Amino acid sequence: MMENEVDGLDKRKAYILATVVYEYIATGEPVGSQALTQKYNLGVSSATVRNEMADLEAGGYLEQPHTSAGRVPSDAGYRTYVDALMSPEELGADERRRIRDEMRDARAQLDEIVEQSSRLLGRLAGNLAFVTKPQSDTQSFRYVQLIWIAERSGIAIIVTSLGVASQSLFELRNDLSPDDLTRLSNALNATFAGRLLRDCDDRSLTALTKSCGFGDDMAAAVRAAFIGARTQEQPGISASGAQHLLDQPEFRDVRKLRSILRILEEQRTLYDLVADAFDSPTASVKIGHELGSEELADLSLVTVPYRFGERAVGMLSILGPRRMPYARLLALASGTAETLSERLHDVEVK
Amino acid sequence: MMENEVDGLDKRKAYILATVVYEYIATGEPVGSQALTQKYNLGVSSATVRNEMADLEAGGYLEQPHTSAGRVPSDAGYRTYVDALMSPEELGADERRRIRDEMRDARAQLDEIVEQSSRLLGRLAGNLAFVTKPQSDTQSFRYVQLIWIAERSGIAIIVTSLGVASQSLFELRNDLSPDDLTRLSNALNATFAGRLLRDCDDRSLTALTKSCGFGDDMAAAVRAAFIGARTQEQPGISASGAQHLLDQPEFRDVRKLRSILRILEEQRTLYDLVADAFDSPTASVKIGHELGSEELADLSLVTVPYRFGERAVGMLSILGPRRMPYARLLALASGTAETLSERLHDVEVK
DNA sequence: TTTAGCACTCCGAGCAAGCGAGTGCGAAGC
DNA sequence: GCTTCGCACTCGCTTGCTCGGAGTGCTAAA
Repeated sequence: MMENEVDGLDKRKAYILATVVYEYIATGEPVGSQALTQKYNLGVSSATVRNEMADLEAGGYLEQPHTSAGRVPSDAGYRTYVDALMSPEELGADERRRIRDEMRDARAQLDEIVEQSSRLLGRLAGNLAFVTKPQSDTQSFRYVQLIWIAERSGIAIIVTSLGVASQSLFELRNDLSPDDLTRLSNALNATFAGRLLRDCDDRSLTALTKSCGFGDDMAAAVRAAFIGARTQEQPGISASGAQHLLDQPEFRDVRKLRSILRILEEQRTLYDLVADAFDSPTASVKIGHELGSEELADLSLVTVPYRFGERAVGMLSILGPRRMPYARLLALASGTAETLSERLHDVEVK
Repeated sequence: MMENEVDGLDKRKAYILATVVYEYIATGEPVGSQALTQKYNLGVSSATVRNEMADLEAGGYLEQPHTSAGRVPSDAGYRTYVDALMSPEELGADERRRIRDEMRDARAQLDEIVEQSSRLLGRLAGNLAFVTKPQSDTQSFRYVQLIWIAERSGIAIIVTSLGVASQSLFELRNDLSPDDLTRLSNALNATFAGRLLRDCDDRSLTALTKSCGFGDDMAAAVRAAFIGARTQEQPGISASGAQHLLDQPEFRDVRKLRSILRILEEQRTLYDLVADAFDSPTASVKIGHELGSEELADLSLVTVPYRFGERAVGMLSILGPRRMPYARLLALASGTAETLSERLHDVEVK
């Protein structure tokens, strides 16, 4: 848990910082030097701890709510703790099994599986959890079926690797037969099946449609269908566990709660929070002001990607008070992500 | 606003009750006899009002939080107010227009329209609003397309009148050709198109499939596809506006809030709240204990159906403190329901 | 450099007093 | 006979106060 020098802190300072953060996470009370020496065997007296704490405060790792109160970690303090001081946690075998069992309850439908994982994670983590649905443009195209409704109208149905059927109605200028549509469907399937949805670009779609002898209107309909499948520009988000936030003493203040509820409903904002974590292949933690909003300044966010095959397609996140058990939540999120990734194969259209 | 006798109350008692409820809804403070006579021109003195209030309390219409506090309406008081005393409200032309305009922002996709209407209603009503998605079994069946994937597997896609495509994968015991599937699709469409989904019963589906020369496995796949479309046994619910509840003084107490957030996440409970309103063709109001749960005892629920064609297919609801402006919220819910009903035609598969 | 001792600060719980709003009731008034 | 006035009483809420506890920082000694 400790090297000789961490982030410019000597061994003892680092240990004291770790202990303060640990204790504060556990109790939620500002931690004072005496309490610390009594509860943990630090090998030095409270006066020494006091001096060290004063240094840590000067270095920006700790803060004092007011004179004559104990110390509380600052963003930087948490950051150092998360990056260098805490001991990572692993889930036990029985916990893994429990997660797997509960995930099995969901039917093999994409939405249900995602929702189930957000519910599960929210409950296990005792915090607000949310899960982005798989990004549609990272999915691959499986089938399109153009269905004849009337001489000049039809429905296009697109099936992707995760079975998400998107549908769009279209109207044409010229009469067509059901056979025409079948022919075009087959041609599209032959050419594009297996490609990533984002690689089914407008130009190739148009070219293929025309080469089958259809006009601009049909080409536009085909493009629209693919755009509809691809352009759910920001994936849906399933959130769960907001009620747990009420248990946290930091939410006595109702205004904070309101910010959170508002954000929950604006999926846009919620999505922005995790959006940049998309680029990182591993877990990421954002602490306090790192979330980029004063409203969220005393919250932290743990984000873990889940995969479909090799590709990261979505994110599981936990939003909670800065004072959250980071190691534990990272373990829970990773465990859930893993199980979610596995279950995605149950809905895969092969 | 007033007959001579209302619910066993003489004219003056009824008027005083109405005024108390009105004032309490406006201020949230227990209302006393003096305050009432000062603010409203009752034509009698506070002492008389006091006597009347004592009677109303004895009759169960009012309650006293404690001696030396003003009166507060009881469930029965609100009930009488809603049923007989309040003057119904209508939306102004400009408000209607605003609602219509905002609903236009949503794309012509069922889910988006429903979500938009819950967002809109939540914002306008300043309370938690939720909207059930159209019950699938009241929708009519439009098209089924069985898509060939491999010799022994395929996808069945069902399109209903509101365009909700449900899809299900199937596996068969015997090889089939794409043409076989098209033939069966056409047969199913010819027979069932236009029927209510709930009238596409297992027996007729099986019979038709077999009469086309397919085996038990194919019949089972067809049944499963229709069941999947029909059996979303409890429709999804889109909720919005929880943060407004925080503005209400009655939610200072955090426990109440927790109950609500919990209920919000358990769609089951939320659905149960409006389920019996489904039978009523008009607006319904549930007050306090009428919601059937101690947790919700100081809330009220306004529910209004929306239609697709002639048929009521879903509900818009507003959940808020018992102390809610009933007439206004009923008007808002009705107005939104109307606009939602109109917009449903934009997604209709004709 | 660490520790012991000490004066000082500040928060928050607990208590008492005073205020204000409201009630109920008996007696007087229309 | 209903309505009103006057009055004593109740009760919760706010304000101000005290006091204890926890914690700090500083100084001097080990």
